[in-house]
Amino acid sequence: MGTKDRSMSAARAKTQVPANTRAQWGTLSRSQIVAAATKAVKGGGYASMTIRSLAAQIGVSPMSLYRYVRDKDDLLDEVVDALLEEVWRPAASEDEWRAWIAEAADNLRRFLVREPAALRVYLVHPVVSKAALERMEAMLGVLGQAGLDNEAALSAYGAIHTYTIGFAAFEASRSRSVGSEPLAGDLAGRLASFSSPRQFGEGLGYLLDGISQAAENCAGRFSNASNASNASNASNAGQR
Amino acid sequence: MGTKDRSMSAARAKTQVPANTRAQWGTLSRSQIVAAATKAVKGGGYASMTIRSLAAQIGVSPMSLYRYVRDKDDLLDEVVDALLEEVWRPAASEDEWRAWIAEAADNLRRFLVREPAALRVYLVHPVVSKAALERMEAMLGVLGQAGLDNEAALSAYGAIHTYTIGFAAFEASRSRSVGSEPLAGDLAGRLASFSSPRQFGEGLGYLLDGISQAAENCAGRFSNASNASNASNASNAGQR
DNA sequence: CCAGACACGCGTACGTGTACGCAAGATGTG
DNA sequence: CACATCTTGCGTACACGTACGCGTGTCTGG
Repeated sequence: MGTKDRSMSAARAKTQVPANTRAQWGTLSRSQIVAAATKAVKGGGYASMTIRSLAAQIGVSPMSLYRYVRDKDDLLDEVVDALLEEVWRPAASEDEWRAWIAEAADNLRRFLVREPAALRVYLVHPVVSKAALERMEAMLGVLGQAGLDNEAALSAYGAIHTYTIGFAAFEASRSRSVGSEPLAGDLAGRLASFSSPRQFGEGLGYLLDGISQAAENCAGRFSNASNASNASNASNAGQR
Repeated sequence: MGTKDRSMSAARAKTQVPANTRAQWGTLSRSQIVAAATKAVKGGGYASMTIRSLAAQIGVSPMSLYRYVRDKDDLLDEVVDALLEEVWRPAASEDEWRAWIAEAADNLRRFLVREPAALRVYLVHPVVSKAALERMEAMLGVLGQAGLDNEAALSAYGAIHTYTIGFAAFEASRSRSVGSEPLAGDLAGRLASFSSPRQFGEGLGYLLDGISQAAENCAGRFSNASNASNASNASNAGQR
């Protein structure tokens, strides 16, 4: 999107002009809207990002946005893709598949919990944006290198993915509802333990243990290398 | 909730009287509202159950409901509890812990996918309704009987639970968005395979394999039975 | 029996996402 | 230049959940 003037009109309610002037021709573009939405989500957060406020921010009428955006979810998709792109990559080496996978899962989990808009997107439909696909391919690659054949890698990825999203949803929902109901006795504690980052690591550990076994079975008689773990490192899957 | 007359006024817009009459005193009660909402959700589905339509159905003004219900989510909680109560119990014997757990998880998954209202409730906050707690206790019991100590059972339950919800969310979201975007090539197939019931079983299998190992470690020197599946898992896998 | 307190049903109003279609600017064609 | 057509910004309007507070019905203490 070009370096247009912008000419300032934000909010458009408090201008000298009666404020009835419609915006210049060609002011809007999808990328500009996405950019504004991304900024709004980063500051302020998802809850405060309404179509109306976004339009006001840009200096345009709410309905104008719908020329470039199917609906709010469509807009969020793109925003979340931009945000995900910045955070999903693990720091671990791909050679240590278990650590790498655990970190990738944890990165996604933290992202989803931190950014409610992202969680919403992940819950409302499968995410097939650019960054999400890159991430999937990368994970499938690492899983393959761990000894899984294509089908098994797909299945393992699916399991890890849904577990991660499910956990993030649970964690977010819990943190959303602290202080609502008093919630008798040990129950509160139990719920809390379900949604700790530590518990995420443990559950993921179960999953990876099971996947390890599958990898061994896949490898079959081939003594496949790539087994940089399998012994004595099931612990500490990926906790912050 | 008594056997009051009801006197018919449903919709209240098309009565002989100018329709300005307010409803009788004491018509409303929480349980009646919940019952009406449950019926509305069973037929028609969640999407069509709006506060306004529900109120019309009962023959009362929308705002009247709020005397008995904090908000729509509060109402849904109770509705979903009633629905869950009917469907969560596995048919398998508790002695076969693996089959029992798998069936319990699958029952919940199917319920969540079939009933969007339930999925919503499970995603918006931790569910601590009566049926949900019963279910949790039952699962913890079976897990304990499988050889896990209290802490490990809790952790395993949490993992299974979040996996189940995550999977259901994914499956529902996918079925919700078929036909929207064309979605190039193998991607569609990949996504489809992620959300098949078969994939649910496989992922759960990974989880249960991991949990089995944990159970063995828990049992320690005790020779505990409980191993109804998996194979070929040598050493390793310290979790905790 | 009456006055005050309380319970209850509801009218009004707000902010939300967005369907529908109009009108004004841009662009093309004679 | 006149006119048709296409593009784009937007006004209006609707259904949604629900905050706020009013008026009416019921109950309770004097």
